[in-house]
Amino acid sequence: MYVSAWSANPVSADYLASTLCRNMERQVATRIAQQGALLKVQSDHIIFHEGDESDSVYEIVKGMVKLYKLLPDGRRQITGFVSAGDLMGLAHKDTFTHTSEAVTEVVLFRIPKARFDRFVDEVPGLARSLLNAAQDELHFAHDQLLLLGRKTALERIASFLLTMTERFGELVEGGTTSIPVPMRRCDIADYLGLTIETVSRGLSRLKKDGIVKDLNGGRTMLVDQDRLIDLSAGDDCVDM
Amino acid sequence: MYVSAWSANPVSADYLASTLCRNMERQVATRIAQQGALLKVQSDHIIFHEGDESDSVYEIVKGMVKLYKLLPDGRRQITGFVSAGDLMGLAHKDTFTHTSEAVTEVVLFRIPKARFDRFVDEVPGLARSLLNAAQDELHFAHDQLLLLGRKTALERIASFLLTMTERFGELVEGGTTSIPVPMRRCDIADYLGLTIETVSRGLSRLKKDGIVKDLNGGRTMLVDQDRLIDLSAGDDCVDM
DNA sequence: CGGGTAATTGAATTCGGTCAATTTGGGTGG
DNA sequence: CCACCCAAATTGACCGAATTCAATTACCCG
Repeated sequence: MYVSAWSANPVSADYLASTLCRNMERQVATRIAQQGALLKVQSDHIIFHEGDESDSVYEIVKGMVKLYKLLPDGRRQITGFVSAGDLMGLAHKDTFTHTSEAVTEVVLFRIPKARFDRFVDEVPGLARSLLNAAQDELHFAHDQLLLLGRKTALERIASFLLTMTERFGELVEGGTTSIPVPMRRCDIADYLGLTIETVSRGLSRLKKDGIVKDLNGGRTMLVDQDRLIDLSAGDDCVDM
Repeated sequence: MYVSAWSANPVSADYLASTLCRNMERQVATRIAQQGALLKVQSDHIIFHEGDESDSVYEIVKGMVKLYKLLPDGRRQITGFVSAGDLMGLAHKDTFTHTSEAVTEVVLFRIPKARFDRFVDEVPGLARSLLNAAQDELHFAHDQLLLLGRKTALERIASFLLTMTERFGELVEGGTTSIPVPMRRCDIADYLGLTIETVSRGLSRLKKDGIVKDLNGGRTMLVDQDRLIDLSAGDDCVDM
C-alpha cells in the first residue's frame, strides 16, 4: 500500500474546484461532492502507480502533484505538475497511465470512477467541458514536445520558469514576478529532459544575469518575465 | 491561399470514418456528412497554418498528414502523423495550434466548426466519444514526451518504427511485418527530435543488424517487431 | 540517360551528460 | 541556541552521443 498517509474526510461542494464544477449548478456540484471524499497526502508520497487499476478519479484541491512515466531502467519523464482544480485519472483505460506523486502536502477529492462516469453521462455539458479541458492539456503537451524535441537547455529552463509564472506568478513590482518553486531540481530536470547539474548551471546563469533571484532558499523565485520570454525562444511570440 | 490543390466534392456518409461516427446511427452520420464536403490535397501542400482562424474541423478520409509547431528561428517539431479516421482542428480555441501539411495525397472531410459544435451538443454520446479520443491522444503525447525527454537516438527510431507497426503494420510471415513509411527522413527527424543524419545512421544500423529491410526504395519497410520492442527500451513492456 | 533532390556516410565539433568534489541549508538533538 | 548531520544543490573537469559540416551515393522523374 503506497499511500499510507491518506486520511478521508467528509466533503462539501465548496471544495470542488474549477475543472469539474465550473459552469455547473451548485445543486449538481453538491451531488457530485457527496459521492466522493477528501484525502490528505504527505509530500513525496505516491498517490497511484502507472499500471494500477484506475478505479478512481481525483481532483487536486490543494498543493501540487507530479505525474511521471518510467522506462524499465529507471529513466523518468515527468509529464506534468498539476495543482488545484486539475483532474487526474480520467483516461478511459482501466489502468493509470502515469505514476502520481505528491510534490507538496496535497488535499485531493477522490470519487469512484464508475460514479464519475455516471455524472459525465448524466450532467449536461460535463462531457463537453471535460473535452475542452482535455484539449487544453493536449495543446500544452504539444508545446512540451516542442520544448523537449527542439529547445536548448537554457531555453527549456526559461520556458519552465515562464510556465510557472503564467500559472502561479504574482506580480511584485518593477517588472518582477514572484513564483513558487516547490519541486526539487531532479523534478525540474526530469520534466525538462535534462540532468540536475544542467538545471543547476542554467539557473545559476539566469541568476548571474539578473533574470532570476532566489527568495527563501529557492522555494520562491523572483523572475523577469519579459526576459524569460526572450530566452524561451519566443515560445508563444507568434500566437500570443 | 495555401491550399491551391483543394477540390470539393459531394460527400456520402460512407466516407465518414471511425472517430467521428463510430457508434453512431447511420441516420446521424448521414446528417453530419451533409453538413460538410470532401477535399483532395496534394502531398506537401499545407492544409492550415498555426495561428490561422480555426473555422473548420477536418477528418482524414485517406492519406497521411503531419502536424507541426515551429520556433521563431525555424526549428520544427512534428507533434504527430494523422491518418484515416483522425480528426484535426478540434481545439476550442479560435486559432489552430499547429500547422498541418499533407505527407501523401490526402482526402479530407471538412465541416464548419460551428456546425460541428452543434452536433457535439446535440448528438448523445458524441462529446463523450470525442473526450475518449482526446484522452487517447493525450496518452500518446505523454509517451512521446518520454521518448523526446529520455530516450536515445536509436531507441527513438525503434519506437517510431514500432508505432508505425502498431498502427499500419501488416504481418507478412516469419515474424516480419510490413509498414508504410511515406514521410521523408527530415519529417522523421523533426518528429523524433533528431537530425536527418542521425535518423539515417540509426536506420542503417538497424538494417545492418537485420531488424529492418527496405522494400520499395524505403517507402515500405519490413521490420522485426519483437526486436524493435526490445530496442525501444521496453516502451510498453510494463503496461502491455 | 542525365539532373536534382533526398539519403547516406565520414570527420570534426559541441552541448549536455557523467563523475567527482564542495557548498548550502533545513532539521534535529544536545 | 548552536553545532552537527544529511540530503540537495552547486561547481568543476572530463567525456561522449548527437550535431554540424562536408562529400558521396542513391533514386525518382522527365
